[in-house]
Amino acid sequence: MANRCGGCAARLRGICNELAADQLALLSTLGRQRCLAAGETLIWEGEDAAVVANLLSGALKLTASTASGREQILGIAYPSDFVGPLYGRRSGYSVTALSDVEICLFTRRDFEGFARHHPALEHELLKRALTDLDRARRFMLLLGRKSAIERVASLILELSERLGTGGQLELPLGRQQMADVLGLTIETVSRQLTLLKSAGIIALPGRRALVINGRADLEALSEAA
Amino acid sequence: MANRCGGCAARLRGICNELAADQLALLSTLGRQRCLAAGETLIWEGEDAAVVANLLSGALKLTASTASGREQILGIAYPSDFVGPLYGRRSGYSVTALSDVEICLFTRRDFEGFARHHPALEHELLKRALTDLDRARRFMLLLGRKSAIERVASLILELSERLGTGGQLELPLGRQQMADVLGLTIETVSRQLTLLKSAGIIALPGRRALVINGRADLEALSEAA
DNA sequence: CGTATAGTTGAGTCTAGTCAAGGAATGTGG
DNA sequence: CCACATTCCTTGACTAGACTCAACTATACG
Repeated sequence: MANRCGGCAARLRGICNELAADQLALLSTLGRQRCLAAGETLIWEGEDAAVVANLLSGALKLTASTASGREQILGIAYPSDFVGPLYGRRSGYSVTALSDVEICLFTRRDFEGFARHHPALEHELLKRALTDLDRARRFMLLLGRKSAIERVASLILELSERLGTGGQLELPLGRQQMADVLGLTIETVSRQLTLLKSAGIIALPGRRALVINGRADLEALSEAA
Repeated sequence: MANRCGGCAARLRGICNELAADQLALLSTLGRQRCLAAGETLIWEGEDAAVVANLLSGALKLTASTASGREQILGIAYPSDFVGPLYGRRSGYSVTALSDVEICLFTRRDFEGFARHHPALEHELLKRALTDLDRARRFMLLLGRKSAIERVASLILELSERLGTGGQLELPLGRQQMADVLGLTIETVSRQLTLLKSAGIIALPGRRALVINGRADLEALSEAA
């Protein structure tokens, strides 16, 4: 079991990266790999979640809803990201698979016990929490103060950055999910994309494909008045 | 210098709570107390901040602005809260005093060096980062999906909770700042407060005073998920 | 090829923003 | 203590941007 993590896709970028071989072997006895189908929910909003996980492949969404059913996507997890409510807090959001995903699953109890005695791991978790917090706060500016066109332009740029595939994007989100990220409706997202396409700033060669032609224009739009 | 933190207002609730006496003595040689006048800015958005701080008294706001000058308050720091960009990140937001404040100031370099070798401190920082992240994400639901009246009702309830003074609130925020927290305009905030007052749900005995008469109504209006 | 799902477009409405004016509270100097 | 200025807050009239409802089109899939 010692080298069960050897071939793990997230090994080098994930939280386990900082662990020494013997510590990693111990952690690997606590976790187990699992798959989720697209749409399956791992953790429910408001529930006392018993598990945490490391994402190996695919993408997860973190969502919260109002009583009247309006949904807001609070964040998207990509491979090597860690999800789940550590240290005794109930989850304020649901975690749901956007695509088919593989995860490395731990019980919250086991993982917390392990982390508590491995400072290198907690240090890594802290860095990640701070990064996530930064990202969440930047998004608050978007949700509180940006217009529809600014939001859509910002999202395209952020996706481009996080997917790391340059100007050719394979969108991990459908239109409704883009709307749920941006705090807009599906119709508004569609209209703004059409505007950007008409202006020649982007191309939409397929339902889930997007090409950036005018990055400078997008950057200007993402911050304009 | 060993007991310089002995009389510190934030000692028991702050990050230093978990430190043993000798470690605390060491940390105290790195930090120094300072005061800020209301309106003074400690850290600027986009700047490579060299300092981090622990808030001892008063309140700080974390803000970001769009290119066109619209401001969004990303969070409010209360006594014993920790602020500042740890681990090599530029600050994505400004930190400004809402009232006169006292802080315990560290250079980022000193503090990071110390924390790196004191797991108990990093553990505490991690717990705080996770709490802040939760709060930021809950706020994203408000900013993305709630109506003006829902936002104002939610804010009143949250202030009531965090100030811990029951139904009698001494508001730490002016109307413009409430608007900047909620992603609204000052006029809209004023109108919603007037509506709540007319409905008898709240009273506004003074500019900075607010009394909750119908908490259940507020909760219904805030549509807590 | 037909159906189901996802996305686009259009018309009309409504909420919150904008612009403008007027009041109420706070502070200052005479 | 009062006139005055300043700042903060409220209210009103109008506008604009995003939402709603509805129809239509494109794409994926058996």
